[in-house]
Amino acid sequence: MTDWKAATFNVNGIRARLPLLLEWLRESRPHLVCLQEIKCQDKDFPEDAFSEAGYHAVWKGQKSFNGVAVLTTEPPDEVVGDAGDEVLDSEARFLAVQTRGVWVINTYVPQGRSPEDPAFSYKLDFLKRTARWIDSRFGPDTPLVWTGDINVAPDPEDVFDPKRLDGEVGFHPEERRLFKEILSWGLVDLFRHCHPEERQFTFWDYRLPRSVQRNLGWRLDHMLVTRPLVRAARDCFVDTAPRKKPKPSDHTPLVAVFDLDGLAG
DNA sequence: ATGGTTGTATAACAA
Repeated sequence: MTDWKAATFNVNGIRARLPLLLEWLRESRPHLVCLQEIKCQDKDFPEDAFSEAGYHAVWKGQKSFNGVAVLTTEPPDEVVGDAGDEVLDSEARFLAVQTRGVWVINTYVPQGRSPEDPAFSYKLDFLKRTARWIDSRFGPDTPLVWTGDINVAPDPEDVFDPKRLDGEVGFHPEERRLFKEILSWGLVDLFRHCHPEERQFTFWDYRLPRSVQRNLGWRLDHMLVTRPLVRAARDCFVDTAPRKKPKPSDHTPLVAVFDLDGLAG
């Protein structure tokens, strides 16, 4: 039995979140963590803090906004920081690694601002091009997880008020349709697969008063996995504890545990 | 009401 614990966490600023993140790593000890919104330039990434905590890190940052990183307990076998796509590489939102025979694609998908804004087309394009990037290199039988802040709540049970939020970015019919079209290639929404009925969010807006206590959230962070990893999955759950601590991110980690024995390498 | 808070940055912008 070879357990492999993988997580995704939009930290909303790696420097502001460092104490909370290090505490969470000590307590949860995931083998891999995909981070989004590190919000720092490459030279400012706190690599030493992670190596002291027992993690190898790869990262892609930019000034002020966006930025992604992957922490692993052992160095990844391959790292792809440049997707070779003008949209995927236009901002620091895409970083892929291969480790333990699994390809991990970590994305911070653009939020979209509003359905009329060019940023929304950019979001849809980003989703399509990530799917195309995956399709051009891998098949549905490749052990693969597309994870990160995908910024789409796929179904009504994935937002706190589906009637009120219908048509807003993150819960717009066009992106929900695209999300499902992308899954039809051969990806499974692992949290929903493991918990078909559970109403569980991964993001609660800072701007809504007492949003955590009132559970005014969205399920925007995902693990989209191919068949081999569906079979290998033991569980997928949201760890809400970090969102309830002082100085939290507006997101909280999504965690998956796999048994990699017997996985086709 | 088109609000609210937070991070990066040090004035706004993005979410």
